Amino acid sequence: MSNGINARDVAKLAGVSQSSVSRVFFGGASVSEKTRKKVLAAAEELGYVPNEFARSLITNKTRLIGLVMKGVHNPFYPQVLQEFTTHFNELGYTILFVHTNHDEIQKEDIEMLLHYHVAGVIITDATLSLKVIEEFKNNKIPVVLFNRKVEEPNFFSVGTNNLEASRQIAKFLIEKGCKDMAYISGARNTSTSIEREKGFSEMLAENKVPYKIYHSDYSYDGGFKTAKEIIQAGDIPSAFFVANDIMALGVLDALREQSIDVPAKTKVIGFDNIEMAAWPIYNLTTWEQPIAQMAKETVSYIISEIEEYTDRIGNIEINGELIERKTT
Amino acid sequence: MSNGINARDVAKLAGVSQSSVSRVFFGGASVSEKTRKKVLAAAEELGYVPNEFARSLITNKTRLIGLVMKGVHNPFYPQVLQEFTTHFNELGYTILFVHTNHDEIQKEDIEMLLHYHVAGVIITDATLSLKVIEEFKNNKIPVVLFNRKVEEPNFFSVGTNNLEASRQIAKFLIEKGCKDMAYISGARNTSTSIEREKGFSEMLAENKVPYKIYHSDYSYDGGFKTAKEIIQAGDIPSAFFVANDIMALGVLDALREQSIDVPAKTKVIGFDNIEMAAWPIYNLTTWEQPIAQMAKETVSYIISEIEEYTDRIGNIEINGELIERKTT
DNA sequence: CTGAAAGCGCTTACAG
DNA sequence: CTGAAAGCGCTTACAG
Repeated sequence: MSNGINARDVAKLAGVSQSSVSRVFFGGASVSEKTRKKVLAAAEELGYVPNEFARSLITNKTRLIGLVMKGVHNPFYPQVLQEFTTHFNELGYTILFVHTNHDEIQKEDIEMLLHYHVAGVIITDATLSLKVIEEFKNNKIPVVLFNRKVEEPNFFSVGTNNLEASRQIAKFLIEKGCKDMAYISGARNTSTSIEREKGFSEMLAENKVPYKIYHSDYSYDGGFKTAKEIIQAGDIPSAFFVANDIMALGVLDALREQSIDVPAKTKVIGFDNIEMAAWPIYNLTTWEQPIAQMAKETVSYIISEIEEYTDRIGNIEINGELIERKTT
Repeated sequence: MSNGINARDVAKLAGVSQSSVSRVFFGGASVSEKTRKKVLAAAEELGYVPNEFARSLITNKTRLIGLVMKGVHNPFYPQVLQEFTTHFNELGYTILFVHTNHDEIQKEDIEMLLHYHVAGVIITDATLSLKVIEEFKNNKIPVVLFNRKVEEPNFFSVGTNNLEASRQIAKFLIEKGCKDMAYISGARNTSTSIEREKGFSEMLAENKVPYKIYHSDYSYDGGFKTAKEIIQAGDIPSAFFVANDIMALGVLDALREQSIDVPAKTKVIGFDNIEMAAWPIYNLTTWEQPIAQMAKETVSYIISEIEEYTDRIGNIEINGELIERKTT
């Protein structure tokens, strides 16, 4: 395949052995300049491309990275995907993409990653069943949980410092003079939402500021609906901390629909700093999540574990920062 | 690898030949029920997974599909990705994901797809250089251009019927009583924007309705800026047809900023029907692009060409429909 | 239905 | 630096 031409054909045309062709293309071996030139010329003429499968069969290594993403509605989806693809391509790796709808990845979801002997795996916005973790560990495949973590991790995760971020958000609102607040949560079983709630409510409690918790789902519709219910109940606080931006936009639209002035009557702050947050109609104050930096840490962990598998576990948290706009 | 265990190990434990193990896992061959059971039991015990690389080396086939996407800003990005991933996974194929920034895919961009002998390739929102087309054809790899087409195609493309859609949009606006109109284009070199402009302006010309063309870039900021310039020039038409939804949202926000009432003072219609178009703050009238159906056609072409390569070329266009909301 | 053997296209000791 | 040869883990005629 690939023109049907292989290293032997190139060798014949170049007048060298097949081993020499292999040495030219694999690298690391010493080949005379003369041989190299002959081989390259012959390869060019025939349109030779080394067979990656034969290669992997021998070296027992692949240059494939499994990327498992959950949920199209994650506002970072495109950016995260782009970051990983770009980084890994530069390093000579290719992305095997898997989409899942499960909160906890099941074995079936990633069976193909095992089939293809991926060199590493990144999982975004979902957790892993113990069975799957074992599977990866048995095969010495490094795994990173991206933007998610678990209580007692036996693997490596990369995220942002949600606890500290939401404490600072609370502090910022207190300093703005807000006397009572609401937290609108994301999907309840996610570590991100839980941590943001924790940091926010702790800081508020420390400062004796009353607050209420409302549960929603990280979607625009969820934010809109939750805010509307709050408004209709006549329960409008002096500030909302909404667990992510896309919900915050829903909250803003619900407030606008009811002609409640932001930031005069109530304030809104989101989390993520998605593109839309900067749109003039929204101008949302929010907390920027350092996606690029998070991706970089993820890539460097995977690469170092590919080079030498140490099964290092832990949780890296990158700090983000407050982006102040017009809703506070 | 993969536990380091291979078909020979399974054979030994099961007390059969390695060929029998292979027959059980490859399928299509006849194996006695007794042998099958012994093999399966042994495989389960050892945690055996067939090596996909050895397999591909022999069969000269892979179950890999290359998906090349351009531009994170395509509003369909997540949905398209999800559709393809889901469909192909069900069929036993895995997605090799490539991200590019080039309008015309270059050989370097897809070299890895050739390395991995992908069974098929889908390219969204970009075109192909002749050199790349040749490369795929030489290797008998079916390719689909998704949401893009070229004048004289020598390959297969799937899209929506932009010409007819934009004619109907024009007709709809004429019937609404609009006396002069504006078309705000997307990126100028894209077939989608060119076709939408063509259908729209042809229908308008046929009905002797005056119109102006403004060039933009398919982005929110582009739509916002272009609309603002039009407003400041005092050139407000009775209707805008904006080449995609994300730009149309920018146009709406620019109009809102200048307190120009939609749909009373001017009307706006987009193209795509992205999620945000339905948000209450926008309520954008638009043309729904039948993404799911387009994806289905793409998958079925690829699969049929994998089964039997015929190098069939052509352009499939799926019809969408008008979604009337509050901006017209 | 089953086993022994050839061979897919490579990499990599080994010997020179 | 270079070539001949072994072998990676499979599939697949071939013979029985």
